[in-house]
Amino acid sequence: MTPQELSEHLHSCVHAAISVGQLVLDINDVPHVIVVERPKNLEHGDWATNVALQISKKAGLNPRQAAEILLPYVLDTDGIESAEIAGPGFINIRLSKASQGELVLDIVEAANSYGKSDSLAGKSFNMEFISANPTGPLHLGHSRWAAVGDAIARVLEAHGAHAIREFYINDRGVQMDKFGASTRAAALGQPIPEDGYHGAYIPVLAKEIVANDPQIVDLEEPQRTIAFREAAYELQLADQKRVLDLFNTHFDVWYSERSLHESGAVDVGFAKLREQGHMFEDGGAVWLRTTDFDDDKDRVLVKADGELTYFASDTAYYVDKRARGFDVCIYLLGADHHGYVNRLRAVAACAGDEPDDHIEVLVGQMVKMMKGGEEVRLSKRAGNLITLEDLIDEVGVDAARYSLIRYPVDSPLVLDLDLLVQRTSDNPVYYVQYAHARIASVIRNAADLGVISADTQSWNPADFDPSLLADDREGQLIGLLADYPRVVTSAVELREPHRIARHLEEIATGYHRFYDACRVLPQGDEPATPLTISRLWLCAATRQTIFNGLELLGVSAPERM
RNA sequence: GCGCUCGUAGCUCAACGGAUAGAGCAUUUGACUACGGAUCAAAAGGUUAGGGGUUCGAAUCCCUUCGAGCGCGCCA
Repeated sequence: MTPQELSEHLHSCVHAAISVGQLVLDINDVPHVIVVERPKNLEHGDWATNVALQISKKAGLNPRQAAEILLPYVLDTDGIESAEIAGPGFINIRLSKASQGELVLDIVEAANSYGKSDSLAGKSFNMEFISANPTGPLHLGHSRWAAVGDAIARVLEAHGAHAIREFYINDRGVQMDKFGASTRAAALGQPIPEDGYHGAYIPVLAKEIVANDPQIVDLEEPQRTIAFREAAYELQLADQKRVLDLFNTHFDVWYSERSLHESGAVDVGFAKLREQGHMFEDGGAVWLRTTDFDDDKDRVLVKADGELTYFASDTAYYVDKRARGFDVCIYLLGADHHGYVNRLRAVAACAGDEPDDHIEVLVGQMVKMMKGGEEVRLSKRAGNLITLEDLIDEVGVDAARYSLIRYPVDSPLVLDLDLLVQRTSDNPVYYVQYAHARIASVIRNAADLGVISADTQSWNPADFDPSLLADDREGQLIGLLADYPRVVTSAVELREPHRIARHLEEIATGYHRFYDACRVLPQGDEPATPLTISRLWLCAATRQTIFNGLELLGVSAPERM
């Protein structure tokens, strides 16, 4: 019995108690999904439910009384070995070995689809993240969303959603001109303008631009600066793409802000807003009345001099995304942009949408990097910036992605580079990957011994006897595997993939403990036994679950390390 | 000044309103002639920043004080 089946069964228990009048309760007051969780304290059983606590008030009972009424129904179930009331009114449930062990077969059979669902089938998400200026390398500040944004998209897809990863290129405006002027100055051996870009990458770019097109230096101004700007833009954007590919984050759409203007999307967006009646003129400028929807001030779309603001692009871009058919637009912003949350939601409202349904703005806090006990400062305009590529070079893609994903994004994060490079349990990615590689090794060895085939899909389920998996650690490991789909679901709903990473760490611990206490393969000349085979099934199910989880994080699951 | 986010073990961090607030690191102590020791077992470490409130139950929700980061442009 899976926890999902148990949850559904509990629902029917409540209904049964209502139908015979033991519980006086409106059916609508029964929670739609009854929570079934692993108790923190494993002595409490395999699963626990708080359903009695949840319905007691509506039923006019205290929680323990409600639990007393439900208990006989719970006990009278195939596969449930025991159940008892504990604490304020929890019902703790212990499954029979056979019932619990069925899950192992389910996982091996489900293979790559274990933990997936179609709960979001037919729903379409636009995930916009990073969206850096193409005026420099991606740095540490971008890296958190590069990892987490991609993981959220993977998790949405695992639940059947259509999720597009979109990078908005801020290729319009004065910062591009400063970028062009900076590379031109570097190429001509002139001092870089005070308000330009001073990173060490500028002279490198300048050299490459001139190498590609030696005549560029002979152009007249202002054509020369423009030519530098465009050449630098092209090179820098290509570099950002290259590094993100390296990082295993692949964008489906690279959307240029310029193209938004060239395609007429801005006009379309303005027409939409005008139609909704939230645009007005004041002081020669055109405004959007975002204060109608919780913004703290109205925003200018067109300046008095006729120039469009950045905000104008933002609004048009939102309208354009919705016109492209996305049900939900998710924005992943850095903490320095948290002031945008209300205005973006107001944009959606001004466009006639319901912000709670069509737009989600997630804010990620800063990442700090420590090395040798000191903070490594990063500044886009200074020479010593830590780039995403530096991070990859330093610790590798897997460790970098995993370390950025395993923490919720709403707290500032401090990473210690010295620890990240260590291949110890201090670095949880290796702990999880090691468990995977270790299992792969056991199954390889089993195949070498002729105990079983290396292809788990060809194993005969009839050889698996769950009642043999009687050790506590085996039961705990199975419970952790059973809980995995629920964890993925919560990661999807809350947009918090770190939950998966944390659960994989628990599974890895569960496996190492099992491995330490329960010998899998026969020793010496001993023959393989039914227990050997049953434990190999458990190994295979564990390997599959870890593999699936790591895939959702974009981290590799090595067979060997 | 206003707003947003945050404050949990020495450090880095968990905990969807649930049971005795948990991991890792660091510290101390154990376990290999066995399938990968990149492992396992154990000890110690807490007034969840302070104070009120809400309820069967609060680190979590509300109010307040203190502290930290960030943001408040007809810039992009």
